[in-house]
Amino acid sequence: MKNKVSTLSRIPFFSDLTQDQFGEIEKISVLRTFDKGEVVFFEGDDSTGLFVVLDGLVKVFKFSAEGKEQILHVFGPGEPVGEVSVFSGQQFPANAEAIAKSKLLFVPRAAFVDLIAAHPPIALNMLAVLSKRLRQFAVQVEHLSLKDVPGRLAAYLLYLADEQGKEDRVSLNISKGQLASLLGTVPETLSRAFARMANNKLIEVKARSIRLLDRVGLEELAESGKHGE
Amino acid sequence: MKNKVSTLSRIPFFSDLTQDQFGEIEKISVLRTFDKGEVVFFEGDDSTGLFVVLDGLVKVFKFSAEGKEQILHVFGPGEPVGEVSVFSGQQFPANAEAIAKSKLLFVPRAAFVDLIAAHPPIALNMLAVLSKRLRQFAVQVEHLSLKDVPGRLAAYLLYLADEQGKEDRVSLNISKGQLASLLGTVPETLSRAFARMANNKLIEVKARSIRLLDRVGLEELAESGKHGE
DNA sequence: AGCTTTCCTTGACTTAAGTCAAAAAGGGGG
DNA sequence: CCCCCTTTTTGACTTAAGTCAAGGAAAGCT
Repeated sequence: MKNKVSTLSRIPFFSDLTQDQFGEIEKISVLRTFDKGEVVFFEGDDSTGLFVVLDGLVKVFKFSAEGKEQILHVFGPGEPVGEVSVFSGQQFPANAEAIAKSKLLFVPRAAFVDLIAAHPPIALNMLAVLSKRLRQFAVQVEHLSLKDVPGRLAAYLLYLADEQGKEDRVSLNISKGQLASLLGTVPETLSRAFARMANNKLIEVKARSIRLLDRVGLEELAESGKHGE
Repeated sequence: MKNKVSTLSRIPFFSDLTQDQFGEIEKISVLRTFDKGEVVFFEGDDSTGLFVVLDGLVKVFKFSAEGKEQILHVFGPGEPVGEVSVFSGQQFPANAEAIAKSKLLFVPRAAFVDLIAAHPPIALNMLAVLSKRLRQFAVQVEHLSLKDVPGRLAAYLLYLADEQGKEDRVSLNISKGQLASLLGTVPETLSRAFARMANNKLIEVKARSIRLLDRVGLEELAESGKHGE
């Protein structure tokens, strides 16, 4: 892996490390690849370390007793996965699976803890990462509890537009079925929500590419709660 | 405040600090008291630091456009509140309000960050705290999405029993209305869930004191998803 | 290209849980 | 101990969103 270090330096989470520190991480970490559909870890597995996505996409999710899936988060390049069980408990609190062919860097637990203990800036970076994730969870709880499915979808599309820096065109990086699971619903309901929003001229859907026709309308939909004004 | 240090030493989060470090925290922190119903901070307020609950109860919550409330967490003695915006962003992501007369320790942001940067063990403690909270959020998302109200209630009662170390008797520390908001429902629905569980001889409710009559039945209810087996 | 599999959509039906409204408990303070 | 105020419960009704089932559209393989 000749350019693992240069890859590392592009990961925001490791961004302000010195050359030496990159070397340390490189020494203690292992590159692993996962095919689409391959499990990275199961809920309840003992955690031996964390992963950093170098390439690809990984979903973290829970199952209900009946087999319905709720995606907690989809992680892309540069994001750490499974770090929670490095710092508390030792079992993974959810399942993780690659949803595209992915390259992940595996960093063993003890070595990572040592690294953090020795380098306060890394600790602060990690605190920032966890804090950001807590914010995202707070939003997810808020949306599940206080917004209806169309509202959650509108909010997600606006979030994507922001994320992708596009004004009026976004492209989904996951299938609609997976999006349904991320938004806490089922494909049928999501499909109907898309259809209704298209009817109301809020959006135009072409497969995974969506044109936002009426930002204001979308914002209203996203703001409104379970029983729209 | 003569015994602030001794209070601090009983806070798990600060538990393995040295005497000197307690002194440092004491120097940089301020004691504040809040009456029941008083706001600690609003969502969107600029964060100037974090709070640690010494005494009382604080709820952290979001509002929907229509005014429905979703409680994200209820914090009791020993728990830090508002730490997320210390490490990422600078605005509070949710509202906080005392739901009982409370004593909170306010720790200014910059001083706390310095403290953490200087003392890796504190950083690791903080990482553990945030990780634990992430786990709790993951559970909350899972429950909101995958369990019905009776299931969420049963899971909560079992969690409380565990928390309180009692086998078959738990006492609610918040009102049923607040519990409804914590479980992502409304008082009417929660009340009906309690009534049905009592009818089915799973529990016996006397105001805020609840006797668990059938642990196995409760566990089944808590495990089952939105459409019981 | 053609075949197969997976993904997405649509229709008809069911139901958990919300709303509104009003009555019944419960809990301090005077 | 009684009154006021908040909390909780119950009843009747409505609806968002789930289920089941079937058809269509894409996507991947050889």
